[in-house]
Amino acid sequence: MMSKKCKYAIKALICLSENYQQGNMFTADIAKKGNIPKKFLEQILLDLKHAGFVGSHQGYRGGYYLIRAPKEINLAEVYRVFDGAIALVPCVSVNYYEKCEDCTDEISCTIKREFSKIKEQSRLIMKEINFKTFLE
Amino acid sequence: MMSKKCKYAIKALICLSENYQQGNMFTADIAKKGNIPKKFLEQILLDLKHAGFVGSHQGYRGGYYLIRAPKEINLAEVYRVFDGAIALVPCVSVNYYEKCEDCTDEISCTIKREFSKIKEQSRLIMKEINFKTFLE
DNA sequence: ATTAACTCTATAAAGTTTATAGAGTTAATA
DNA sequence: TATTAACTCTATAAACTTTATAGAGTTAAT
Repeated sequence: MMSKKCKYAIKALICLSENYQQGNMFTADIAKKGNIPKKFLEQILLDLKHAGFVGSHQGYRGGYYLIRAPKEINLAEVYRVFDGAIALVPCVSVNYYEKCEDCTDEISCTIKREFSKIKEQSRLIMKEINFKTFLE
Repeated sequence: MMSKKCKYAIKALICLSENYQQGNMFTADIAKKGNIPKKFLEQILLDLKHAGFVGSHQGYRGGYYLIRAPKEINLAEVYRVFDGAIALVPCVSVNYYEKCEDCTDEISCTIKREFSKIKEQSRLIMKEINFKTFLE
């Protein structure tokens, strides 16, 4: 399962995609539209900013706006920011590789072999889905 | 990411698959071979028993054995026992359906639509992987 | 100067995962 | 039939993660 945080982030990005190149949006409005706790959303939008998906204007009538075109943002990269690896086991992750604690021989591990296939499939399909997709 | 519990279960099932139709195995031996905390493994094997994957003999020289043929046990069903839904959002799960708390209109939800595709792909690939696969 | 927005860090509350403990039951066998 | 070595079951501890809230600060328009 995906975390709520990640789902909220996706919803926020959909909002901002709908408003792409039409100025900024207030956190309060995104929160209301997406049914997301406002203070929690603030953190999430900040994360999205630090990850380079959105920009912000501060001060009176400030707000958030999408930097990249909706079509150029895919689900895989958003997922990784909030929920980390797409892989089901750390040893097959490219971006978040870690040796499994219980592993004694990674080379001959058939779990690694099979879960590597799963990861590759998941990665491909999540990469195909972009934020223009969500608007259609 | 998959839980350790689920990974331990898979490792235990691989052990038992290797020993299929050759009598039972002791928890202690599976624990040693798989590098799994023994007491934790006891719980897991019990879960596998209740789920119908393994059987047990009690008492002196008792132990666990695989009931179904390795080829007839697929990854999707094992995953569901320990980590629940394969789906990334509850609203697209067949076996663990739940309405998303933040959802206002499930019919027109494009997140639901896209994540339904992801789930279907994941389900298919995890269903294809069985425990004979792991032995090869 | 005021207002209304974003920024940042801390922390509380709840939930989940991982693991351990221990008392019980069962059945082989000496 | 006493002993032993295995599984059975429930409780709970410890660690970690997720979800959410709080509040003080900064910024910029008016």
